Amino acid sequence: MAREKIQIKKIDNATARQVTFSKRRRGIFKKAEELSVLCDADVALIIFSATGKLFEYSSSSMKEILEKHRVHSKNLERVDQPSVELQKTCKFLDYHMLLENNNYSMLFKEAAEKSHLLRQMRGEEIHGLSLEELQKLERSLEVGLGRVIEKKGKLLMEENERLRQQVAEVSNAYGEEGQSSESVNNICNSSNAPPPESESSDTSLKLGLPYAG
Amino acid sequence: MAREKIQIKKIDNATARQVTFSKRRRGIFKKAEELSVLCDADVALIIFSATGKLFEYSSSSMKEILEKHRVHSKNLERVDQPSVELQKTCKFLDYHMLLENNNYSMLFKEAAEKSHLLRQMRGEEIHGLSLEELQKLERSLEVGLGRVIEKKGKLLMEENERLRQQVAEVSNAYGEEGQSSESVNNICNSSNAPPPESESSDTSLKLGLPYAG
DNA sequence: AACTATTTATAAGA
DNA sequence: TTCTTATAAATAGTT
Repeated sequence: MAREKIQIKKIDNATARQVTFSKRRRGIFKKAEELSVLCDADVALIIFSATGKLFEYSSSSMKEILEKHRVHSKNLERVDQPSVELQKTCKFLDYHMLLENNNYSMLFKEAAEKSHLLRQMRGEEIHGLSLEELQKLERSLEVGLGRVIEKKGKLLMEENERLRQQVAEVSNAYGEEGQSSESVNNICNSSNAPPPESESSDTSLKLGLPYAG
Repeated sequence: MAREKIQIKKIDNATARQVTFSKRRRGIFKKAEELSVLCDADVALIIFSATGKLFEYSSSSMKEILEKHRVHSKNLERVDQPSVELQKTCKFLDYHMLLENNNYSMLFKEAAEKSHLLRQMRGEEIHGLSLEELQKLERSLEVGLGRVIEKKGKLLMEENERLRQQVAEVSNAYGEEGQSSESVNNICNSSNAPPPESESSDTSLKLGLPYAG
């Protein structure tokens, strides 16, 4: 918005991109602050630069805003990245927040909403959904399905590996020297188990209707 | 930034405040989008209006951005206060014990279990599952996905139908007698909307890995 | 929802 | 980086 009009697409020149990032970051932070003050709104703005650096603004407590957001949009559940234990702790803490607000009805609503979401994922309560909501649901199901299939693949691979070793052991136990144990290994290496990663990435493809967007 | 300069303080008039909120909300959303595109940044913007309504923008997955933010914040927190998390957990556990004998705990357990199931359907908590359990989950996901896709197809068909009628009406309104409305119908019947049922039954195929059973 | 007079944001250059 | 400045964009008040 200055000397020349620019196209809104990624700025090629890295230096120029960094400069623009700084300027516009300040600009949007100011806008966020103004919006919150003028209109008495609660605003949280989180920006990760291309290099992973975090910048954030919040009109009040970031933590509280994010918690409110989480409660509002149950559709977006947390991703687990850290250990299972840490995740469990966080889950507890999340519920703790709910309980600390001492609001029975909120917990009740949460449980009801979760049931509703579960039924939606089973395709059972999707009557009133918009096209966009259906798309999201579909995508979510595809992702979940892909992960499950991938996991199944890994499990089978592991099981196969165990069986192979058993076969090899049994064969060796019967004393058929070099020849038979080798053939066992050959069979394993040649006929089994395509790489699970590449396959699993194929699993979430092409599940939509042809006229879908 | 217009007819007059304004002071950045809460707008008294409720109507004016609401109007400004709408305008500036659109403005800042646009800014957020532009920043993310121009500078390859990841942006999340959460706005609660004074009336508690939620508006949000995120350049990619809101869930992922918030998770990334959580991890970032946690790292910062750790430096300052290593044992805060543990304290919170203990506090929660005490609290939970107190609640064990009333309805809260039942609701809590129900909500927690539902959350667990939801995450499983998203493929996020499937670590300890047996092959058989994974199969069940996969089947459930396929069924749900099939239903969602079928519903989407129906929705699109209906929308198509509405649009066709609109086109026909508009064409008629312009007085091009038999010919034009017929051509509209022809276009619709020939080029649109393959039967949704047959498509949807196609969708649950081909989801397994080659080595899956 | 539009319109516009102004203010603001900012792209390019220094 | 920071400042400058011409110009694009946003928007406050009006219709």
